[in-house]
Amino acid sequence: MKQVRRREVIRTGTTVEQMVRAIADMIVTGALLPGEKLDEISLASRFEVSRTPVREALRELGAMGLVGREPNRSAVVTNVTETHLHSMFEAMAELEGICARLSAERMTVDERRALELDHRGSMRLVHAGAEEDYAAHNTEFHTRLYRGAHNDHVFEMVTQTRARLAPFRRAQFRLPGRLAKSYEEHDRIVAAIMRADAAAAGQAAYSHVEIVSDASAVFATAGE
Amino acid sequence: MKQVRRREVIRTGTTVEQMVRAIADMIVTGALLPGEKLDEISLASRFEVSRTPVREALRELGAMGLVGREPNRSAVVTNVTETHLHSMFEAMAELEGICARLSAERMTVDERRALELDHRGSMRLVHAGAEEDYAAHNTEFHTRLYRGAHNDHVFEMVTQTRARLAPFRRAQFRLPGRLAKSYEEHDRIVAAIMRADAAAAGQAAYSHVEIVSDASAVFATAGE
DNA sequence: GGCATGCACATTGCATGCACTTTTATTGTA
DNA sequence: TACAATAAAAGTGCATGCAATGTGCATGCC
Repeated sequence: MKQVRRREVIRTGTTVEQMVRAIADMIVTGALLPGEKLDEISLASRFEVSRTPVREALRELGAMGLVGREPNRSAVVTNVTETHLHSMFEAMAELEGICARLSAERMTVDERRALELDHRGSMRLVHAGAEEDYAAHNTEFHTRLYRGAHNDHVFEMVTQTRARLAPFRRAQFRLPGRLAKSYEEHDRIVAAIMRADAAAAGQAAYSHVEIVSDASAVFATAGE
Repeated sequence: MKQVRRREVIRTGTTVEQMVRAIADMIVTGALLPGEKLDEISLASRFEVSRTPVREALRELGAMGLVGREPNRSAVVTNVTETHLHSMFEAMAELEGICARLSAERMTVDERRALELDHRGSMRLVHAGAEEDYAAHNTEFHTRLYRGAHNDHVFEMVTQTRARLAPFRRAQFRLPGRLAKSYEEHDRIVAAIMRADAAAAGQAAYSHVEIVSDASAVFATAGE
């Protein structure tokens, strides 16, 4: 096959970029589980490309921390130790705290309004017990905080950390009562941001993540 | 040439790992300047390998943020905008603050002792005006703080951020009086850590970086 | 039966080659 | 001379192939 196929249904960017997105997505959504082996040949045939772009994608995923690589062995979906997992949650709490604190100081009027509106709208989902929808709202909510900090590098770090944690916090909203609790916590964060109380916002965001961390820990170890 | 050479004087790891280290080092030490183009062919012949490992190395450096890449163009040593540079310094200050705060809480007795000893030893370098040696000590000092936090993920983030900032803070200790000021600031951090005053340690470390940031900004823009 | 040894197979690491894209040099035209 | 069109050169993107490293199973020895 001498390079016939070329650009099928696929969307945008080079082959490698597409693969990085696709594989990262599979890891983050749980289609690929921590510990799973990713051999180049299977991936190559699965995506209908040669091993070269696969290798580059895996290298990038390795740098992102989503897969582990060592010489002459297959890449493996990262399976962090419990202490490392804890360190990531702790770091996440710190980062969220920073974002909330900076958001309280720096968000534009529009950003504040959008945050509050979106937050209020989510109450409906809590009452309906719409776990899926609330999870989507939750992602959006936090992304607003990250952007609101108006710091590109912090945004990068927090986004990457979130991606790496995603596989371990999937079932988070299935815990009974978690939805309502999450809403309350969001509420404290939003209130603090609206009154530009940086310290309170940071504190509220920090403990929000701490709590999520506890809830997820159950699943992390149970999943083994 | 059918794969004859193989493993010369070079040290350890796969070809790609060696190249990543080598190129990262050149960027961080300033042998390669921000904005400089890195074409695969030149690098390949320079390191006496084929383009394949070069490409993988560049991809990894791209993920680390040390080089920029876009499809069908050469990799470029990252040249951050002034606002992005500012965001990195700000993030660095936050991270250093976190590390110092956690260090104050978590450092072992040995770590505290080593930190203080090393710090006191550096006074000699200040008096001698030994910029090079003080710079080395400074790196060591900060690394101790990062480790002392006992959080792997924070360590990763702060290490990576420092690497990305390195090209822009090179000449930092050449500014008159900077050595003595740096020592004073370190002193405040160490003192707070020794008395386990987390808040003070965090605060001291935060403003230490802030100040370094101002000093470097001059060079960042002057280098254009 | 348990354990070391060796061989076939699976899989990664890197080199090479061709297609495609971007950049630079060149030529023709107003 | 200025500028557009176009050809040549340079460089990236990916496929393919071979060497080298690892892995699992069979075989033989204790």
